[in-house]
Amino acid sequence: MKLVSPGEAAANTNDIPAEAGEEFVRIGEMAKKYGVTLRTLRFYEDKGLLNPHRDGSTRLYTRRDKARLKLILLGRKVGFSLRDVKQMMDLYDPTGTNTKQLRLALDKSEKQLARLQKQRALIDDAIGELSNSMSIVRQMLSERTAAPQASAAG
Amino acid sequence: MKLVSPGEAAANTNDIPAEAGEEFVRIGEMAKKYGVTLRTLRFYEDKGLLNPHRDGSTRLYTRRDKARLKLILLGRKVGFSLRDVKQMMDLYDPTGTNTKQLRLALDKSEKQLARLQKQRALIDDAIGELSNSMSIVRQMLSERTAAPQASAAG
DNA sequence: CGCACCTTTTACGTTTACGTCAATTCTATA
DNA sequence: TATAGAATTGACGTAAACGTAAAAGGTGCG
Repeated sequence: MKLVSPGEAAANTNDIPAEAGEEFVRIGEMAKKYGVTLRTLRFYEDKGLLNPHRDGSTRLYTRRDKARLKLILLGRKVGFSLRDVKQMMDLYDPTGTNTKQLRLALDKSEKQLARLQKQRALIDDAIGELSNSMSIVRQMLSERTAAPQASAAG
Repeated sequence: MKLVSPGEAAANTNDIPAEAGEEFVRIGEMAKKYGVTLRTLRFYEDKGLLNPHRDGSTRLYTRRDKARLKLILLGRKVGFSLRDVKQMMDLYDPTGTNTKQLRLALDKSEKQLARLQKQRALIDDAIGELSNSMSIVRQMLSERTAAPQASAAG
């Protein structure tokens, strides 16, 4: 079975559904396109986040899978766990208004935003403490290099 | 053997060295005083970060241990791994100027500071993206409650 | 004496998101 | 056809910092 021969992913017709411009890509290409590893894509599938088609045992990703992956990556970026992402995605219903999904997403987002802000506060705090300690250490070091001792140490 | 009977840790003489005002406390009190669990103290010891005396099998912490614990907690707060903390502590030599220790600490601190700043940048970024997504979702929701249809993830 | 409470050691469990083989199969190409 | 390059499933490994039993020993007190 022939697909998009690796390296020339443009202007071709597959023997898969020729109905629409259904671009099928295999896992390698998918991984490169989104900067993830094969392992990651399989892992996401294992966790129910992706559901690529199959040609025998070979995974075939469509642009729906790409859209989903984009969402996953966005979710990861903003700090959601994959579980959260899955929960939100699982609520998607192509035939409805997805109000529930959106509400859940918003709810989770608010909480996540709070977490992020708290984290930032912690980090700022840590930066402060660390800077403090550093200046103290520098002070101690300068005292050492300026005082009595004729040191030869490193 | 009698120590500081739990609950009254003041004005007492132990049958341990009565030479100096060596305050020995057991693990429970130590844990309470610093807001950590017993498990944590044992874990730190197991990792070579603490080295309390022993009365038989019972751990006895002195104020040196307290000082070390404070450092550990500070290290943790600013984001050092316990391994880092140990590395720095291991260089401590009560008979020298500890220049090497201070240099190492400063070096590690600089790197850690950089990491923290990078993290903060990532978090700021995440906050931005998340806020963005949230306003989009809000928009979609308001459209749903007012108009026919639209579509989200898939 | 006996209970309650503190302490001990040992050691497996937890969490998250994959990494890293390993053994095998499929496919494309020279 | 031989060989290199993808892909597959399976399954153990990793990192960090403890959590959580389990089983048992010490101790002051009423």
